Amino acid sequence: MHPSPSTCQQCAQRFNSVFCKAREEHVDVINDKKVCNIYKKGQLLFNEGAYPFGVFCINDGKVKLSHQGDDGKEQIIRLLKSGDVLGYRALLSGDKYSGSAIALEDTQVCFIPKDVFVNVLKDDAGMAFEMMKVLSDELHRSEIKLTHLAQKPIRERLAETLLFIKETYGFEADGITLAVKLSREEIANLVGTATESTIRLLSEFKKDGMIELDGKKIQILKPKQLLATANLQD
Amino acid sequence: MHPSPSTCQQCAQRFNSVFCKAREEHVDVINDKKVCNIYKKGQLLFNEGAYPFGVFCINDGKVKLSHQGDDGKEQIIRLLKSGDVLGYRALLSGDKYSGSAIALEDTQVCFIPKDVFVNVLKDDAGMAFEMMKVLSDELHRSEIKLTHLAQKPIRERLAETLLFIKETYGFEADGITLAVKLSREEIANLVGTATESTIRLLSEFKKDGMIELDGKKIQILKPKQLLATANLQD
DNA sequence: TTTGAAATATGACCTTTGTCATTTTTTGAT
DNA sequence: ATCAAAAAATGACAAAGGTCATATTTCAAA
Repeated sequence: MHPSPSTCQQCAQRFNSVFCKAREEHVDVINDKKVCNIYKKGQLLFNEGAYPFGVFCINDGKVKLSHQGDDGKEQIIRLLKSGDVLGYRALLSGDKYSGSAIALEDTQVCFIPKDVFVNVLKDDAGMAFEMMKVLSDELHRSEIKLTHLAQKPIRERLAETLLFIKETYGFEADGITLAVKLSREEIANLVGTATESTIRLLSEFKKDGMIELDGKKIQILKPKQLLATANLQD
Repeated sequence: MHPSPSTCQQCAQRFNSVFCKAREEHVDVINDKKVCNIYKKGQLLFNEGAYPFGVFCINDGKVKLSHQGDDGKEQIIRLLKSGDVLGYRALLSGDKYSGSAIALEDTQVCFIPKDVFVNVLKDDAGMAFEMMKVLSDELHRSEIKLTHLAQKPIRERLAETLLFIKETYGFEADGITLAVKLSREEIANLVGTATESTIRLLSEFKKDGMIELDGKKIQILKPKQLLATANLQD
């Protein structure tokens, strides 16, 4: 993990986030009021059911956002990376958190208090539009995933999920190993299926030579074949 | 259908929509530039793949918003009613429409050109927040639906869908008949299942005395039992 | 009113996927 | 390095749900 940035002004993620369009004066205000923290792997940033009192801005690390299904089964809703903001949905709806956020690895996070965030949004139309764009993009992703969940077999959805993980976190230095470690159960909870089905299909993908498995490390050997397996139109 | 309102200022839906917080001057601008139209049942408001040049505001009527799955199967994403705004997702993302909007009955719709809508959003923080709230609420609904789609059996999802239709469109004057006519196929595309499964389960619900079926009319006889069948935690 | 197409309904069957049991492997703590 | 616990892997089986074929009904146009 990189060293903590001294200020928001110099933050490596600044122009890579919802704050990219924020005016300088507003970045100064946020910098004054933010609080930075490191969350260890597995630690909770916030818990389903709690009320938000601000938003989280990921400086460096990886976080999963998941819902608890009615029978207690986890459904992973989003994967967050450096530059992503977290916790805005509940805050803007005036709701409790509908999901829990957990660090997937040691992660450096800045917390911006609710009133600071809201006031900047109120004063800064550029940032408000950026926020609306983030929300719209999320909504889009969610609706596409919903359609695929309703209509596509698990094999296609697993292939799609592996590609999605690649899009989100990219590869290690070797250029083929997914740069995140997820358990089979977590992958299953991302795909929306049973853990055993995920394990079986990953083995098949391996047998087909599309991927290589080494513990939690997953290597994408044939991205094109994987894309074909995902059977995506768009 | 009620008569067309002469102005946005007097529109019955004004305080029931995203414009509820808009300042008077902005409502005047919108009123000046809006164009109203009636869409007959089955008519397309916009089509997947096209670029948006404004947003639609439903004055009176009902509209479905659906995605085309990769194999051409429809997935209904949202049901819209009077007061709802439509087409903002693609506009705010700067995307093409990712879904098609079709009138479920003769529907009166006002069209607000893109630049007018965007300028009002830019000038009016109250409305911008309201827009963010609408987006956040939609995102919430979509993520919950995603979780249910991944984890709940069709029987529960169908019950939930019937209750959702009730929440959205309410009942006819008799207080028990759902105030919208949807084909079995449309209900299936809302639930995310095969038409035959939907037909079978509706028959079961009828046999169990929870609902009554008369062509496309559906009566909710035992709402509590239906709620129990939906097995919702929250 | 007739009539043909579309929608609804129903049965038979099969595929997909989930569940449970068991073994093997990995991992982290001592 | 060892050991216990967790995770992964695999097989057998069951259940859910989809598909296909075929009535039956509804509905709108002639």
